[in-house]
Amino acid sequence: MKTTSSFSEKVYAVVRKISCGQTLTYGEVARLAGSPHAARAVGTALSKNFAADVPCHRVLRSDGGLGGYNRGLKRKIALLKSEGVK
DNA sequence: CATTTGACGCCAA
DNA sequence: TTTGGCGCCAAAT
Repeated sequence: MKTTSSFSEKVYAVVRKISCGQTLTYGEVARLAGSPHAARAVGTALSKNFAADVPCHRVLRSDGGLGGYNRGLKRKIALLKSEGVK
């Protein structure tokens, strides 16, 4: 159990629940995290996240864009492609 | 404590 | 349909 109530921790928990090949948008993650209007905060939190436990590469933009990745966009694209997500 | 920045999202023109 | 501007939240400086 975690006693951390930080918003970023909630975001990590949600993203960690994403199944292989499953992709969510920042807005969806924000909503699941408890703040439906904090899409921006989700990106801010993930940008500081370097935990491999959090498949942040499965979080895309509502526009269908990839957004960004703290390991390099190329890495994100490769991972999504490997999981069957285009 | 106040201000700026940032992996976003939606509405208007 | 595409581009621009405004609003949202959290973390960093």
